[in-house]
Amino acid sequence: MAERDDAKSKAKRTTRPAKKKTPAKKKTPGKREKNKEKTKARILEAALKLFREKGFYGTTTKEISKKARIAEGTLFNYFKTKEDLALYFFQTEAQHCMDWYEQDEHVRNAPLPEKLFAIIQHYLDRVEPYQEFIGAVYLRALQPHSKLSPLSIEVQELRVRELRFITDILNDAEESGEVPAVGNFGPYAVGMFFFGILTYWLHDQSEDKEDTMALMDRSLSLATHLLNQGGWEW
Amino acid sequence: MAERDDAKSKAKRTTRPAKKKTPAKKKTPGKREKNKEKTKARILEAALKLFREKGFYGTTTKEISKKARIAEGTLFNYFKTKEDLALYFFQTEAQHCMDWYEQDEHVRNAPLPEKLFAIIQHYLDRVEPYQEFIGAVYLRALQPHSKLSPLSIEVQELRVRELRFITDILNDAEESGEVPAVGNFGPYAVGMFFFGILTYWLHDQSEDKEDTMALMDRSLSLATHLLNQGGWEW
DNA sequence: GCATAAATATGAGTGTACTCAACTTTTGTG
DNA sequence: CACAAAAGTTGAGTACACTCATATTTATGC
Repeated sequence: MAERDDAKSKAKRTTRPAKKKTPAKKKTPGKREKNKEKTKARILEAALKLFREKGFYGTTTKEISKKARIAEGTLFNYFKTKEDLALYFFQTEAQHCMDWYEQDEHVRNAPLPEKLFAIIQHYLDRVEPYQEFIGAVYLRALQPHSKLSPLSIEVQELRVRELRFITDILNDAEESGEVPAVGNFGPYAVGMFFFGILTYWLHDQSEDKEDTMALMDRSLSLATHLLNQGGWEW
Repeated sequence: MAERDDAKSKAKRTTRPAKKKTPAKKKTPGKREKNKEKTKARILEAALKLFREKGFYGTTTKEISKKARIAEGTLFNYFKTKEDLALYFFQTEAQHCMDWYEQDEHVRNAPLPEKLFAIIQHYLDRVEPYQEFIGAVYLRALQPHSKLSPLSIEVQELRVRELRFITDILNDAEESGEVPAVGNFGPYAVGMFFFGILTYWLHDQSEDKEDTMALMDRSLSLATHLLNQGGWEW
């Protein structure tokens, strides 16, 4: 660290000896912020590599810190817990998945069941390397909110974002007349369905997880069929 | 148990006085077994009390051991992990719930949706004191089976028992013509539904969890309605 | 009874996620 | 530039779930 800082300040002095600082007080991505970003990136890189090599439970926070060239305590300035660190990967994958949907014309114009199938499959594909510790992260969504063991803000934000994503998709389907108005429980039901598929997928030993795909296909067919027949008038 | 064996050997001796002991080597619930039972009971009693007082995460295994008047190591001869200890309570409650169903004539003769409603509500009522650590236990069902982090046999057994319970109920409904044949996914779907309700219930802040009850009612109405309309022919 | 084996209990020891008081670096101000 | 305050880093320390070699208790055979 000392070396790097010396180098930097020297360079600055050489290139701009006269002018002071031009503080540009609005947005100064100063040394601090930049270093933080870099450190965070280093941590995530180290963690990812180690998780891949030795698994989530086989990797210690000490190892991660060492590989990221920081003190162990620093790790916990960036991530409240080891699980929080793991959560990051799921946030990223979820975001990727949403972005992918927004940009894939073909999927976006498909009928609702195919759309859902494609989205979930895509997500499962992306999340596949993290199977081992998916439980450690999803557990947090199970734990009730309480003062003693507060559910981290990030988890809640992620859930909200996912829920909005689903809501938008259902609204689209509703507007295009594909599906009757499904009310407030609609997104919740879809989320639940997704969760169910996820647990099935976790235990699925079949080649290429084809059992999960079959289940998903059947479930979506059923849902479509029933919606067409009965709608939500009940 | 001891009494029964005593009675047995005595009877035997009366009929065959000559022979020495006929140790009845098969089932001798000696001092050992008795002590084990008592110790286990003491552990569970201590754990329950402490969990109620200070919560699952606020209680240490040291405290439990102390209160149960055993060494800390002994605790782990009886329960592989702290979570396993917690699991015991859910096994017990699940069993109570199944027994209750078997013996409640009224519920057993009710139509399927009411039946499911009653069972789930009953279970939630019983499990209410363990809300705090319900996640710590149910997580295990989420974790995929692997050599490195083996899912304890008990969890699997519990799941199997629950699944059979559900299957039986569905079969009854099917036989009485209440519901069309639902195939193999039926029990799985019900289990999933139950899990969904459970997560909703965990986060439900409404008075007396009435929101959960409403959701359950609506969901079951919907399912009934759709089954009557569309059946499972799809 | 006694000797030996088997089962169980014990608690000091271990590994690891996480904390915290002291230290270092950066930023803002006159 | 000097200084102070704020932000960030550090690693020894802590708490706690869990292990394991040793000691104790119970069962078995003679």
